[in-house]
Amino acid sequence: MAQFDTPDQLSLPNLEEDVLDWWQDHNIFERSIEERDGQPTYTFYEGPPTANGKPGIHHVLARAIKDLFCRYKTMQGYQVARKAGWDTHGLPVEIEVEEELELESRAQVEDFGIEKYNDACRESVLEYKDLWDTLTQRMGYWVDLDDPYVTFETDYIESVWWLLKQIEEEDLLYKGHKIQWYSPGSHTVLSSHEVSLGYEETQDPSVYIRFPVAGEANTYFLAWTTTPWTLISNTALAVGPDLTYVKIHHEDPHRGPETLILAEELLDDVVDEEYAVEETFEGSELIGAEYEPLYDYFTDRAEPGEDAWYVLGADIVSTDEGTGVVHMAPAFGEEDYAVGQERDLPLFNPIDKDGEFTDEASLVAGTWFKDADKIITDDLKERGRLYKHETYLHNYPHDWRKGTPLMSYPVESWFVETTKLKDRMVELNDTINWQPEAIGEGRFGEWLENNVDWALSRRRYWGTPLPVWESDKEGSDHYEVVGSVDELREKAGDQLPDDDEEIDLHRPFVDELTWEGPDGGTMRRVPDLIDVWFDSGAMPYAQWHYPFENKDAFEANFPANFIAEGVDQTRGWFYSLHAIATVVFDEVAYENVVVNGLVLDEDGNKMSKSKGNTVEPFQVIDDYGADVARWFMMSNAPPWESIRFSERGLRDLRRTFFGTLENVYRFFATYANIDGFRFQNDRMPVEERPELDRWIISRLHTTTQAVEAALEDYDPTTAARAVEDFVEELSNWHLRRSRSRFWASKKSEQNGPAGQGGTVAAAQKEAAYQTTYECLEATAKLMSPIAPFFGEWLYRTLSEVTAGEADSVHLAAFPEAKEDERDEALERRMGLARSIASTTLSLRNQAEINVRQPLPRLLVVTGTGVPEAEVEQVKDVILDEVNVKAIEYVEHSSEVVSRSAKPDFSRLGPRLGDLVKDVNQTVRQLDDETIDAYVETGELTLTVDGETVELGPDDLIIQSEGIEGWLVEQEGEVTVALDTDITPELRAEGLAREGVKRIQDLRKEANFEVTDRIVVAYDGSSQMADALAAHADWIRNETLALELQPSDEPTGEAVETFEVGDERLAIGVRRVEADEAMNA
RNA sequence: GGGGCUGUAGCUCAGGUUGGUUAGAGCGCACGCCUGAUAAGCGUGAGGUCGGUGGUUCAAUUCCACCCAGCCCCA
Repeated sequence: MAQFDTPDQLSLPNLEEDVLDWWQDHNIFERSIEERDGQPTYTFYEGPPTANGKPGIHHVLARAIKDLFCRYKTMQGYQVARKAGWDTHGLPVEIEVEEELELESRAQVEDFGIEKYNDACRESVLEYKDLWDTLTQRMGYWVDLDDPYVTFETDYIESVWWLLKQIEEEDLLYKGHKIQWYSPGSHTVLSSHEVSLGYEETQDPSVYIRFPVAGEANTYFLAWTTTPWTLISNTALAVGPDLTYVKIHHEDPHRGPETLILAEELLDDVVDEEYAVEETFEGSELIGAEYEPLYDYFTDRAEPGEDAWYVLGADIVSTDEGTGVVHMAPAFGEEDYAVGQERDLPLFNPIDKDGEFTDEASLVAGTWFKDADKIITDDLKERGRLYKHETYLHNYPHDWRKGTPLMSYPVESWFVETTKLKDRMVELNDTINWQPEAIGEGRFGEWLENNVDWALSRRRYWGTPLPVWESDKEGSDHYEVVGSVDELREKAGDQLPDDDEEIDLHRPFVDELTWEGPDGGTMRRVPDLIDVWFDSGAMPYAQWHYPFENKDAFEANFPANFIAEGVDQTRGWFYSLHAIATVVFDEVAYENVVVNGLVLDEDGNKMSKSKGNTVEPFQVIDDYGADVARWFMMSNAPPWESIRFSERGLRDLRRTFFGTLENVYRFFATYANIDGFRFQNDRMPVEERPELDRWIISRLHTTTQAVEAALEDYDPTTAARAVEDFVEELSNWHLRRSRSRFWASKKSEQNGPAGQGGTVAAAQKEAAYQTTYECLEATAKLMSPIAPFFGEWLYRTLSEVTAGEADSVHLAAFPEAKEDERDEALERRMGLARSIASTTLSLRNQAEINVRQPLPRLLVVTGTGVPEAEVEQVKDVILDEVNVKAIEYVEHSSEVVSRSAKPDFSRLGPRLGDLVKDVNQTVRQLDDETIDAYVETGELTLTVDGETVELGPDDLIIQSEGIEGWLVEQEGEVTVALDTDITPELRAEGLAREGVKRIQDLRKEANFEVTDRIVVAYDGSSQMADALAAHADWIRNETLALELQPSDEPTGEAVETFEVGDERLAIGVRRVEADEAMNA
């Protein structure tokens, strides 16, 4: 006969390995997709990782989220295809390769050869692919690793090119300038990532400069800057149109009287001497004013006062620091450049690629730009233009390799004009369900609101080449965007290999393709690569090689129902997916997105290799199992908050949740095997089952409903916690309270009812098995999206014996919350029962009477929250739990109940105002009689502070506190009193229970099987002996004893003499062989 | 420097949208109970100026302002 497996303490890592093998052998993952053919699809997009680094524990977090929703939706009947992907381009790859090859500059890379360099990148990028695949499989992340999309493959690049072509056709692709951080030290533009590596605290000059107002003698605009080297290129001054400015007269210690113009608010910060305000006006009045250029190097290029060297109004001007008059050099600052573009200011750039001034600026010609600070400052001082010179400590970016300062510099770049579609992107974003909501509205929403055009160009080597060819004809601005390999073939003809398979769309091959332009020039590719984020944002289309292939697959899987990545992707993947989908398809790319936070170490610090506090994912899985890690990361805190990863947390979880569930199963299996339960009978109607069973079934459906609601809301934490609570209730209340039903032996069933915990009817027992089985099976399903291994093990271990519905839990249907098996009133009153029981146990504790000693009765104070009728229905459970014979009730308003009163502040506060404090004082001191009267009439008149206060019904809250002459305990609304009067009969019963406990101890000591029959001999002091004799039948039944005989000298396989209080008891137990038992 | 998130018991977290005078849970700890789940189970207890300061209010952990700390993103 099939038996439930009863393993020793489970090793979860081993169990998981077994499950993995079984999945593999039976193609469960494949089947979970194939068997859903024809069902509605649920689309998930895998954000591609870069496999040139090792996976960390945070990847387990992200992947646990992805996996769980895919598994959940599969169980709901959807078909969920999951294509893996690899992000293979970009700077991290190049940096790694440069380190390996010891290349330090662009020049060195180019000398080395782009082709060889890119070959090295191509190899490096999948260096750890196997490690990633291993982790993916071992942690139970189901994704199709055999057919991933790879961003460097020709098909993928072709789809990306197609997208760019669409953008061009919508007239949204253009060439412009982007201010980028340029490192003159290494002659290269740095990416934002590299820039952020190089911020250093730097001491820079802080200078205040006089700009002479044209046509007004001895009058100056006072401007401030921390980069004097940019003053050569000064093009304009900016003021805040709404700010208040003043014209002051003062006496300069060195130069004598003069007039200065600056923002009023900053006056006292800037001007140290005494001054007199001559005029006050708004910034807008200054707009258009002309001033004399500081240097005349560029005066031949622009007309002062018209093209340049005038005052303009700009919102960027603030009064946080400086003077409220901002020196503008559009060549050297992002904000300056933006304003310059708007106003059509000229660009004065006298610095060459090496960071040195050109001959254009004779004063500093040949000088390194930073070294020019001092020369220029000295020059201006000499010429009387320097008002004040201080130093300023701030963060300034440096070249992360060389340590030399960066300068921001306008670089030619190709853009997607996303600003044109900003409103549409915002609108579409509003339809996306963000978890947590705050990121969609906040970080992402604001980012969209402040959208700037997407600068695609990257001056790098390893990436998708920008498919733009420009005519090299002087003065021509003709360009062509190539949107497919065919188109390229059409244009470049036989420069391409005949075989499509041999085409590589990377540099340097594409750089060599040229053709004749319509204007007679030669079409040459621009040297740029595109931003790698465009690569990954193109995956909904490029993973299918859309539109060249797989149109159906694409259409069935766009947009995604669900994606999940880390919060760092806000401006990365989340944006690139959204922008491309909006621009090209006027759609969202994803409907639901779960954002996960960081994984911090135990102390809340960021994990980093240098700190040595990283957690090795394989180690965690080997030690605790993937399920424990997954469950921990889902249940401990919402995954979008930073999670503290602690081994202790894992250990606790293994012991509490998984350990408890394991124990419930083992208990169930032990007795089910003894009784041969295999769920062969029909399912018992729930309404025919005992109260306790109906309760846990109701809790199961409530839990199922809660789990489903939480998962539908993409909130795995609430779901996990609901399952945890259910398992706690299943174990610590349902199963514990059901134990007697399980161990009632078959034989004794025929003996009819005996004492407490004795025999029960067969139907009751069947109900216990069915109920526990159903709960375990449902738990296996409910937990399996998060803990796929344990869920599978539990499900299969159960269903192997009972021939369950599906081969695997992951092929089964997610449980359904059955409304008709829920009973809220029952759940409420069982809560009441637990509360009364725990309060009573607390009383026993105080009275120092152990639970084995039966007590005559307990008294429950009834009231609104504690209705007698409800308690009465759960009376048996309570009495059995606390070992008390009877329950009685006393009305909350009864005279024997003493009470206290407190004001209902929410009612009285608004009415009485300040007086409420004094009323509180008075009310809390009211005696029982006054409270009784109030309870009776609902009225009370107080005199407080000389004022008369009338109180009506509900103005006071009355609480029961005690019952005269009883031991009383209170817990919330529940008040319980315990009668501790032990009659001789109760005493005898208590002793009999003591006897049973000792016999059971001996059974155990002697290693008898749970089902073994025994013979007991005993010798006890008089009261003890009388008690055992009086309860002999019951004792025999409880201990499976065929005989229970007094003996002067008890013998057997286990013999011991016990002291029980004042009593003495010697016992011997002997096992009865099976045939002997049959005859008995 | 700008923006954001977080701050509640030793630890991990609820709660707080609607302010109400006794702020909860689990783990850990201590004590006890139970003993046919036993390297399990149950109960009780200790433990908190709800990050700080100020404001609004009869009343603030909750609302407002400022500050501090940790982290993230951006510059």
